[in-house]
Amino acid sequence: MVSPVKRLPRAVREQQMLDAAVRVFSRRGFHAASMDEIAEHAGISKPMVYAYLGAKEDLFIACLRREASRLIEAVTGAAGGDLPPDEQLWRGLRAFFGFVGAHREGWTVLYRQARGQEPFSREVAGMRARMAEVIAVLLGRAVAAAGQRASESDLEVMAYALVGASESLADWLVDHPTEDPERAATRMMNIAWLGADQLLRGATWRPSR
Amino acid sequence: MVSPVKRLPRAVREQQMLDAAVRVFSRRGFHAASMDEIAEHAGISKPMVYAYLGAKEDLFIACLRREASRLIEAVTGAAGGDLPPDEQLWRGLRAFFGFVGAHREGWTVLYRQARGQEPFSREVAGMRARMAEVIAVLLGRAVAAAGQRASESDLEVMAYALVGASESLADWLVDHPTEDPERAATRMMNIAWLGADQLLRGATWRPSR
DNA sequence: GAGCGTACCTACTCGGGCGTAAGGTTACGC
DNA sequence: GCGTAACCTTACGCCCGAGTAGGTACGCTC
Repeated sequence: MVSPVKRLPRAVREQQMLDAAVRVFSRRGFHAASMDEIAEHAGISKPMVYAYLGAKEDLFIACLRREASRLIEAVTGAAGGDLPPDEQLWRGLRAFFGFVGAHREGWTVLYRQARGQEPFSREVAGMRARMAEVIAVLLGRAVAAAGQRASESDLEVMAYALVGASESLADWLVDHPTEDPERAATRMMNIAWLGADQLLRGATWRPSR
Repeated sequence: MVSPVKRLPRAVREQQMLDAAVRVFSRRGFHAASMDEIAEHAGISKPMVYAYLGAKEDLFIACLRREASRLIEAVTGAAGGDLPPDEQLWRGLRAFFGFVGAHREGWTVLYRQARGQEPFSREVAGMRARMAEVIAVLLGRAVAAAGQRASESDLEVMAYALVGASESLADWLVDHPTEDPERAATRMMNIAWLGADQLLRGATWRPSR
């Protein structure tokens, strides 16, 4: 007579738990979030969470992985095919900012959480490395198409700069709810591509003196 | 007979405590760091820490502020004067990467910690905003010098992208101890300035279709 | 309609670590 | 020399929240 509590198959409950966990973790942060609150949000009791998804750290990592794979899938899916490099980059950025815009508060916050916290930073570093690698390859193709050469490490550094700039703009986007994600992507593309294009042509800046 | 424990004036002890706190916080992270360990590292007992610097959060904020003000001072000091904008940016970047290089592990880790953790993220956001503002002004001067115009928000966005890219390269620098900070600054300058220069001339990228 | 496995619960234990109460001891002013 | 203020300590209270023990109810199969 209290709450009827529908019985549901495991797979469904796991997703509900993850949904709840993402919300609570992003609101409160990893440490301030309590397992009790997550369980309550999921409409379930705490031991179920432990039974299905393990300890608190495991749960957080599960959240991280689910959201990360969604993001990466969105980006690589959009940037696939064999279009010219700038078009690929553009589509990738659009997908990225679209994702962030759609999940404002959710994903970014989780991501920010994880970057500092020791058990998780390796996880995040891995994701970033994968993203950077994709971009580095893309830049490499652009260089080759322009008939130039560039060292591996130069490409890597540029890719990391691009990733960092995009993350930063993603934060900015979250803080400016009226801003259109598409527009943010365009802005990022302008900054990234005009600089990249110059570099790919062999231009370099040097101190004036 | 046990440990002689020199008595020291407050100002000195406070600095020792902050030194210890920065080390422990960056090693362990905010939550995993214990006040006992910090006190021990400082060669003092716990109640002294509370007496001088307050609760754990206060202590962390004190660390953050001290390190941040050192960084900002280094950057703005280096970029001062009325040199041409690219020269100013270059000097600022050099100071930034020099600082990070000299404090590998220390500052960056602390900074990463703080960005996610709720009570501190506002603090960090404020610092970033100050940095971005400085850069935005600088870019604005460059635009004006080129006889062009740019909206406030365009400049702001570019500044944030630049800050994000620099942060990202700073992380990369920390993970590559053999890399020279000066070189990292040059790389960043190339990426930033060539793109900026193009934008300032009124160039824009647009989708091919 | 008995049995069995899976979903689910209430109600605890237990440890870690923040913050403090209450009391010693050294230096410095006069 | 003696008070007093600042330095410094040991030793504890106490809360909070992760994780678990042990048991109940539901529904599916034959």
